[in-house]
Amino acid sequence: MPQTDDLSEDRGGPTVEDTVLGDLIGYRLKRAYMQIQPQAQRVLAEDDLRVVSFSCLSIITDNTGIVQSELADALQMERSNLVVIIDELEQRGLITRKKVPTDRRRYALTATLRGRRLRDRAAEKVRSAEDEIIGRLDERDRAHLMAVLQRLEDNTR
Amino acid sequence: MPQTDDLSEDRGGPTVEDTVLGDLIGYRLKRAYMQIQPQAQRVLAEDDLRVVSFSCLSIITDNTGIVQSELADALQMERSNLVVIIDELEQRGLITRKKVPTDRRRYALTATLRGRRLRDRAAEKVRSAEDEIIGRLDERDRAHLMAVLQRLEDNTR
DNA sequence: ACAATTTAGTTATTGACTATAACTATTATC
DNA sequence: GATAATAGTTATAGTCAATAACTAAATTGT
Repeated sequence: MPQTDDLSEDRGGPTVEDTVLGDLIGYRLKRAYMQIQPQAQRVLAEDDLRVVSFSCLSIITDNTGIVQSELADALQMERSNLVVIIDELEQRGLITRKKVPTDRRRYALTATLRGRRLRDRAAEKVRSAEDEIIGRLDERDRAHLMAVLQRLEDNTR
Repeated sequence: MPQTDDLSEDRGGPTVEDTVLGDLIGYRLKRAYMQIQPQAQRVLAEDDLRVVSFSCLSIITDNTGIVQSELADALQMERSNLVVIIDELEQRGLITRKKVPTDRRRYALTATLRGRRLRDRAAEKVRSAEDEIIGRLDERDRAHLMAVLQRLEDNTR
């Protein structure tokens, strides 16, 4: 009678050789991201948010009166791609958009009370979802990871 | 006379507030990845490789005779999307595709000498490109990062 | 002060990538 | 030997990021 379960294997396939990819930071980053991102996506979808709209809502909440190009800059995205997202957040009553009197090209973005509440609730859910994945990382490893990632990001600018 | 330069600011914009996003691992992973990926893309493009075709070539080089579904599995992609990539690698003479006699549904993939050489050269270039970005990370931090990312990935399976 | 340039927001479009479904040929299962 | 499952393929649809072109408004240069 064969062992009914857990004869190694079966977690991640029959171990493919890899002498190169696994040592590349880009590859490791992408793989780790691909595990986490779908979970964030899933919990945000419960509130009809995409990752990008949640990010926008979050930055707007933290920066009352920010204008679209600053927001695009902060999130490293094209301002043209921002428009529809802002449109939707506004239509859902999560943010307001009003012309800046001193520069009428610009729109000051502000999160509504509903928007702020949704942001806080959604943020909590994303954090929980992440915590489940990183469960076995202790606080030191987590902090170290975040610091190193931040430095990676900064090194290019 | 005002200081002519470097009154802080100017690196990454006028510091936008952020009480949430920056503490999320998914966000940090994505940002770090977005710094590194374009560099890899750039150096690989010099050899007419995309990141995904380089990844395929690399795994095939390390696993002579691997079949397409195993490769798709290893790279966590759909086997349908693999076809055109394999087609191109084959047409460029970087790999060969031949029916396995014992199971004629399958194709055994093998890197040619040219393919292996290109893989090695490209890998070296990607590594160098990454090294420039992570320059200021010492070896301990780098090793720690890789280990933690690996664990993140494994925690979900 | 006014012409030329730049900036903010917008619209439309494109290319790249991912996921899905449907199909054929072959193998495995009952 | 019929039925189901698997490998590879094709076609297609949805998502996303990048680009160009445009309008309105502000800034700059002379």
